[in-house]
Amino acid sequence: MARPVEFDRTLARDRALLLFWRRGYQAASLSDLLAAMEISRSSFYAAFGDKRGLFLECLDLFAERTLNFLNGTLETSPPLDGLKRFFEMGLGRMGDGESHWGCLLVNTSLEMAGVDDALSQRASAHLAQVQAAFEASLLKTGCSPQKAADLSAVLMLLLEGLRVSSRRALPPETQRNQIHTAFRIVDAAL
Amino acid sequence: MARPVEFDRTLARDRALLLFWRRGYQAASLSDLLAAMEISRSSFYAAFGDKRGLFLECLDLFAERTLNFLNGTLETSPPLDGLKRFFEMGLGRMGDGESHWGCLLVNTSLEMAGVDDALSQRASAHLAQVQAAFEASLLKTGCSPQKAADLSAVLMLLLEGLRVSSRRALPPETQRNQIHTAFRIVDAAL
DNA sequence: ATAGTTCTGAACCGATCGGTCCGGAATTTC
DNA sequence: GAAATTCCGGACCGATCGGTTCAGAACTAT
Repeated sequence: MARPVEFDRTLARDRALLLFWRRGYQAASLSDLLAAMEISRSSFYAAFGDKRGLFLECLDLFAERTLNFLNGTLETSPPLDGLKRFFEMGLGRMGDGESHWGCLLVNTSLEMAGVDDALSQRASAHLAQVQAAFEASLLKTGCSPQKAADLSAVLMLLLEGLRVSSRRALPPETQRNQIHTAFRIVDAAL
Repeated sequence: MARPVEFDRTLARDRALLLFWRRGYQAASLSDLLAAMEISRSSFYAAFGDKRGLFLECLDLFAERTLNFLNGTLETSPPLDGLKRFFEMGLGRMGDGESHWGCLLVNTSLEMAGVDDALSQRASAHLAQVQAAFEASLLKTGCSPQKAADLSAVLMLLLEGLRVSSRRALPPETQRNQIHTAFRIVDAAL
């Protein structure tokens, strides 16, 4: 019958995610996106609906990958080491790629608050899931439920701060020091 | 000779600052700004040059006020109490005004990274000044220079995380708990 | 009043925004 | 080959963006 070959939707989506991550939702224009995704305008609307729909998909995908990575590190290491590995995720050399784009969830939650609250709150909800994973992991270390709740909230504070540091493009070794000091004092509080 | 009455430039600027704070740079359109500032388009360009110029002015003003407030709390209280008061700044009831707009410096640093790096870095530099004030305050408590540097970096992490929590509109009592727990473990590390 | 100066509402500008549409090229089945 | 189907480049859409211009209202000093 007809031409079956489609462009690679997954690849296009991943490329879009990178652009949204780097530039944010508003500053990533349709033209930018199409160029990055290497597909035509028509294909874009056929495959993804509209810009906001694509972004939502990217946001959820980012959250899913983040949670997967977190659960991965938590399984294969003692909880606190795994946590630390998660915090150090994406600490490359300065100037290369994703390493100074921060966290899409944090970025979006801030950028879209007061602009598109549904997007902001969705990102925020994903962050809450991450915090819940922190808490579950702390509980497994055998500390009290109260302490697990309190400490996971502070860990989330530290994580957010660290992703801000990342997007501010502070030198990786500065960030490493921040992580090291932070975990030293968290460790002492356990 | 001529009509001397000017509109209140300071008032207009302050109103603009509030809008930028709430909505961010990109999402605050000229029309929005003019409506909020209650001045005409022509007066706007005569008095402020352009949107970016006005924003820069607001950003610096916000930083100045923030540093003033911080130095105020640090003078009138024991350093760590003053720090805590600074962290609790702007914790009103939920839903009222500035209390869930986060920090303009953090917001801007994230929003404009990769979009207008000059703006992002200027905000980041202001944040660095805040951290320097932390460090100076810690030194006055008599702790070692090394410890002051490390702890001020972690305090900045916590502050940034807290301002993210604020813009995420987490309940104020949740934020209060975060602050309380954070300072408990920082205190223990001193 | 009049002259002199500063104000501002509104019209206007080109550029870009996100989104739609269509005609022709590409690729398959028959 | 022809017919059927899906692809996509490019033209096009109204809306809005940030920014400019100007005529005339508003106000003061004389």
